[in-house]
Amino acid sequence: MYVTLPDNFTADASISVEAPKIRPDASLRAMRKIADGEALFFEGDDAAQIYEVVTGVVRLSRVTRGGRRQVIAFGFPGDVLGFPVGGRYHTDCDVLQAGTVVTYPVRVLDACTDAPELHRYLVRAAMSELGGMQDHFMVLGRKCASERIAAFLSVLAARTGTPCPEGTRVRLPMFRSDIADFLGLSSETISRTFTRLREDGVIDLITTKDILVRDAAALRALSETEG
Amino acid sequence: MYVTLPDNFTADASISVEAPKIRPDASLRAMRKIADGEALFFEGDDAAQIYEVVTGVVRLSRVTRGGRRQVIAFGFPGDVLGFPVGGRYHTDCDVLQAGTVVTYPVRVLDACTDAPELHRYLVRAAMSELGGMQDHFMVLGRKCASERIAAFLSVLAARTGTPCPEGTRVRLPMFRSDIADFLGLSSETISRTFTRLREDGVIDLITTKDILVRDAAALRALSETEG
DNA sequence: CGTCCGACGTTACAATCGGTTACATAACTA
DNA sequence: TAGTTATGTAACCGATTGTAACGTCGGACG
Repeated sequence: MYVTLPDNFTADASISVEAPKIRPDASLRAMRKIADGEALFFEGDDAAQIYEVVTGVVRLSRVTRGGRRQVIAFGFPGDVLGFPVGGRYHTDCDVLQAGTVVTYPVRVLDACTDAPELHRYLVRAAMSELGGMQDHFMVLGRKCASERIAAFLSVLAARTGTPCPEGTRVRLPMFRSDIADFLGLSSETISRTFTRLREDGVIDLITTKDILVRDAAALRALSETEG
Repeated sequence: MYVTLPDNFTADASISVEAPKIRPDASLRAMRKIADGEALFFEGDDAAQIYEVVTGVVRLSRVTRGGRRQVIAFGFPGDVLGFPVGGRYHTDCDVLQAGTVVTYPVRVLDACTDAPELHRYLVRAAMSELGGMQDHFMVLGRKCASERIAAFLSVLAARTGTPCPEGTRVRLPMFRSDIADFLGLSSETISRTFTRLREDGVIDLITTKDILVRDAAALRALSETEG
């Protein structure tokens, strides 16, 4: 998932016009548990399978020789990941929160003869991915630190939050440094900004990995400070 | 094209293992001229066609309400663009340099019955796009201004430059502001850094839109200032 | 053919945001 | 519980931006 503003998550929508919402279920699907900290694959590995997160959370990331890291995306339930580029995975993939994934053999994406419906489903998911990444470009290229963080929390609250009397409770299954590397910031800036949002009454920090969004509207406004 | 470092342009490579390099040529292909400044489509338009640049250069971009702009990619010959997200285009597309494009009806991507070979080709191009975008995340999130610009010129030189005795001649069909909005910088920073690279003998500015890369190795080194 | 005009590009300087560093505190893990 | 890793806080500093003035290029039009 690209935790970005427009939040147009459309993996279940049609590529073009009509929208067959059924999730195709072929014999090619294989369920699998994933453990906390486990590496599902590494950048450069032969891409044998495409993954769909069912429960739990994973992290897609890349590291440069110099050690700088970019978190490419977080995989939440419903997200499809591990698309092959030139036959290989293009990122590392690690489990942040244990759960289960469904795997599809990569040939389903390659050819549409075996399982046409499943093939369509994966192509649709890839298109959705493209759109999400384009949104995230705007975040990385043209938003300041507070906007990025507000946008991140805003989308996370909308997609994974659980409503409660005081607002929306959101679980952050990743480290501060993961958020930082996802948003192109330092972990200190994440801390600073979280504190600031708490002081302003927008959020509450229940534990380090559980926050309460008190004022979702303010959060959304902060993510679009521009006119 | 995502003008990024690893330059693993794989639109013509296979999704997974085997690589059928033939460019499928179906009756569904339609050739069309594009004029300088023309808008091929806008964000939100119904996506009827997918485009492949044959000659010329186009620009994909998005604009926020507040007027901030992000250039998503530049489309050079060989690049496929206009992938639908939820049935709609997700960026604006304008012509920077007149040329020709091939258009494919979007249903070719939707279904694989009409033209399986062409369908495969477009899916492959989409996967390549995903990879390029992931590379670009690293540029936007974790590289400083000089690194971004050096990486940009480095890749452009490798992909579109023409060798000459003194180095590699590169045409920049876009404005400084386009480069800025692509790399998440200000146009002044582009100017300043170009000047600096000229002073250091790495490049020459022949005209504002034609540069000569004198020291490609230095340029590449500058794009990876870290290990 | 030359001049004018407007858009684009360059340069210099001051303001600022976010990174860096350093250290304190909190949360895991063994 | 001790040790280690992650997070929070604060002061400082540097890279990049924003602003503003100037330069330059190319097309329009007299």
